[in-house]
Amino acid sequence: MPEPMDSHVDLASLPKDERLARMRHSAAHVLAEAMLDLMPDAELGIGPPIDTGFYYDFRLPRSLVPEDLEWLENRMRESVAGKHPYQMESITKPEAVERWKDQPFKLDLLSELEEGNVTQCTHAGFTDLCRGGHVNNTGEIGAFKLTSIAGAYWRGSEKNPQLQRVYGALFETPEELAGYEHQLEEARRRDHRRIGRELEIFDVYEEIGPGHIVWLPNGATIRRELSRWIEDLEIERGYQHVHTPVVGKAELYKISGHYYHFQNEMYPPMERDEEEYFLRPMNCPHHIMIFRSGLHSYRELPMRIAELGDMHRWEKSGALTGMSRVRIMTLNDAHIFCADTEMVEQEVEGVLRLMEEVYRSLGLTKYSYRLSKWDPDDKEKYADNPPMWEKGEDLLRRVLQRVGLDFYEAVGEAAFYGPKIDVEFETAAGKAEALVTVQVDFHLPNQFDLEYVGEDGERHQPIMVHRGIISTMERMVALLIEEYEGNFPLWLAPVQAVVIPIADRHINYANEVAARLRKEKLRVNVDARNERMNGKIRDAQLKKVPYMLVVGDREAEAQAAAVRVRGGGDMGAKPVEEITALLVSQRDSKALEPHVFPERSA
RNA sequence: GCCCGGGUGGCGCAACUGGCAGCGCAACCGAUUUGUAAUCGGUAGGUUAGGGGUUCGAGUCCCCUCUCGGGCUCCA
Repeated sequence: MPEPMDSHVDLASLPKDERLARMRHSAAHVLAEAMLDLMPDAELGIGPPIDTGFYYDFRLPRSLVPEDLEWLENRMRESVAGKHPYQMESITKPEAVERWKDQPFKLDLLSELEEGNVTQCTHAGFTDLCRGGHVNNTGEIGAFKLTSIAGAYWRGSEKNPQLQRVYGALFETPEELAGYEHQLEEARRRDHRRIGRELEIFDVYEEIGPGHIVWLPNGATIRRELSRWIEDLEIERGYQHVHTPVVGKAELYKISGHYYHFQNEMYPPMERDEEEYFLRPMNCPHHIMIFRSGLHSYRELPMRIAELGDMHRWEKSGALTGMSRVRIMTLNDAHIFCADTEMVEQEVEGVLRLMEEVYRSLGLTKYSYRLSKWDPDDKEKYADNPPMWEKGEDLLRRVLQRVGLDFYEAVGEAAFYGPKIDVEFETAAGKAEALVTVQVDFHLPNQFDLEYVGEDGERHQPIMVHRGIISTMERMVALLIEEYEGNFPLWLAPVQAVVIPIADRHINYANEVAARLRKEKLRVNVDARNERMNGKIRDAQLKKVPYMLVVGDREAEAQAAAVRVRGGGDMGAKPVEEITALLVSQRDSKALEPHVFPERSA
């Protein structure tokens, strides 16, 4: 039964989300109206609301240029000023097919609709095929701004034609729109690519190649601390760390299946002595070889094989982004060989608990768990083995519930060999990025004919769990840079303190203070440059060094240093012993200090 | 990979319609010896990402390549 076609909507009575969605969707109509004015031959795609506004996809006779956005925006404002009402009407499907015969994408949409009536919406003489959900007239669409032009495939598939997408930001009030723009600016300020350069954490060189990042000394220090920490945590929990080569023969990947399913994401093969070698795209096959090299008893299980393993993936050039999307990366990887599903549940539980502990230590809070399931309709990507998938998915769901974690489920997100739990973190730009996965795998043990001897003396096939905790070093450090805004907690800070002599005659004492701190393995520099104290403080502040230790005549006399905390003021002189003890305790407790989260400290 | 937009000393930027490549910071040298976010003066540094073309003349216009950014697709 069709909705009343011209009912007035009381916007104020709607929940804000609903109201915004209506405004944004209505604005997309106005954009399409403007576009038809600019290019009457434009073919219309779709124009939905999104989190921060709206977009509309078009196939156009020519490429849009930035000046077009300005023109379109002005044209939209005219329509807004006209306060044109939105009017819905219901027509039969055959009528619709006739009405939209010149709009191939609309016909494509119609072809998927059930028989019966469809609705369309008209304002200011512009009609769009539409399910509904508008404001009353164009005067009510709120504060908006066209933001960018992008390419987008029709219905999200690379196989379909690419359309031109125009994005707009839209909020209820100009103040909220300004707030959003301010937020974008804030995100740019936190961007790991910007801070990574300023703090000399990483770099890329054209001669080394895109996606091949170089960890500079500061970045290498952060990475070393993280690596040691996570390895220790894993060793405490019964993981055995190994080192395996980054190359494998084609044979290995033929067995694993990567040769057939994954080759376009691998670096091309290297040929020598009539053999094909590959840079490995993942570590699992190497770890499996270790397990397979001997006959194992059920008493040895679970066997947890771990490695900070280097992997190589030929990511599409357009996908590369700073440190967070690279071609060569180091994964905090482990493969746990389990006797049965019961053991898998226990192990996955242990993994989830370790994750919670690690993220708490790092101060990370903006993440969520996703149960990633297969898509029974995608026969190309997934083995057609419904019982295997269901078994794995049920198991992961049970563990998530038992550990008491919030999670959501997503179809078609599984790996080709098994379902997984993904942990998605929110980046500075507000996007969800999967950093970590836990996967249950019945497939590879089968491919490699893995077995162990059970309590009954018979041979059984183990089940594998693939898991990461802190993701790739690259992605985790990118995330931490953005989270902390470069203000690393003391234990991770590349330089933990800088000693600042007030005049040249204090340099000897400054070196003495530094030496005393270094005895405790603290990372300390002395700023002996011929600069004023103020300038040195400013530089240390900009380099986000946690502690500045100013030394002059008074301090040298008292065997002390005047302590200044990053982001804070002068805390007065303290004995060097006291300062050492403070820093050591802060470091060893991995305290989120000083001022790791600037916005959370007044 | 695809669509759009960029690439100018180490970094951030400037150079109107084609007409002498400039500024700030950093670096280096000198002076200064400083008490909690920038001391003063000087010097050096660029084949304007690379290649080709148009032109009397190209950072600027055209073509190709590389690379970066925003999207799409993909993904840790």
